[in-house]
Amino acid sequence: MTEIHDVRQRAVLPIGTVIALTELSARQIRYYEKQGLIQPQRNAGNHRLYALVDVEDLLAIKAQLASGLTLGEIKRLQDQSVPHPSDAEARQMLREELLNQSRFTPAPRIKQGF
Amino acid sequence: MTEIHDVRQRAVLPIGTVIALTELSARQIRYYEKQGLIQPQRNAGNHRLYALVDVEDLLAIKAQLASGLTLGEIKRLQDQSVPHPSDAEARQMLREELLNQSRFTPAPRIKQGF
DNA sequence: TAATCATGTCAGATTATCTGACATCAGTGC
DNA sequence: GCACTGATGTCAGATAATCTGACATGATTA
Repeated sequence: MTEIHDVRQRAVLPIGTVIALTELSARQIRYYEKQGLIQPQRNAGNHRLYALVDVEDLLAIKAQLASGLTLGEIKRLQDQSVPHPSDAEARQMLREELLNQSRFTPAPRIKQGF
Repeated sequence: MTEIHDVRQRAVLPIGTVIALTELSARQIRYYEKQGLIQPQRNAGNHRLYALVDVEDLLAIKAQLASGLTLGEIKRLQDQSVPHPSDAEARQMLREELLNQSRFTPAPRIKQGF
């Protein structure tokens, strides 16, 4: 299958849905985007479209904020745990990821979602 | 775990999202609702809100339509698989009715989609 | 041929989302 | 105390999404 279409990555949720799922306000969600913490897609009408992974990220951000971290700090943690990989590094990571998937059970998810 | 709150049951998806996920038109989705095949919720602004189970139902309906069934037949199958626990008699009548129909009308309802 | 089924499309009304601006309020540092 | 920053609220004007009801259509059925 050339289509590794993870539904979690598929941006189909408008902001109203994300508001319902995260209990964050539109203002908060857009502000976190402006601070570089999330990067939702846009549809043809310029409306934001979120994927489930974005919802999970937002719930994580919400928890980290509640624990006293600053948005700037949260972003630094993000950038650190997901560094910009070079092409070679990305390929290597993908290789290892695929190997892991065949041997281990699907990655445990602690977040709530669909 | 008193909260077996299956997120699949949670109605948070507007029709645009459902259109994207099912590749059905708004017209089709609303028509299936009018025929009693799905029962989405409404938000405060009277917009329809679907749960993931609704999306799955719609995909099933789409497949059954493509296989030649009528919306009426699909609905009867639904009602049969999720019967009202009270009247077993009605269920039996419906079962016979379906059997009769399948005997008298072979129903070669082939559609051309694209 | 007439009727039904499933779908398309359009118009007018209402709701949702967008951006940008100004306001507020709690900390932080001087 | 005062100014500054960070996070959020709110508002207004514009555009997009959704709603309902109606009319149209091709295919199938009686």
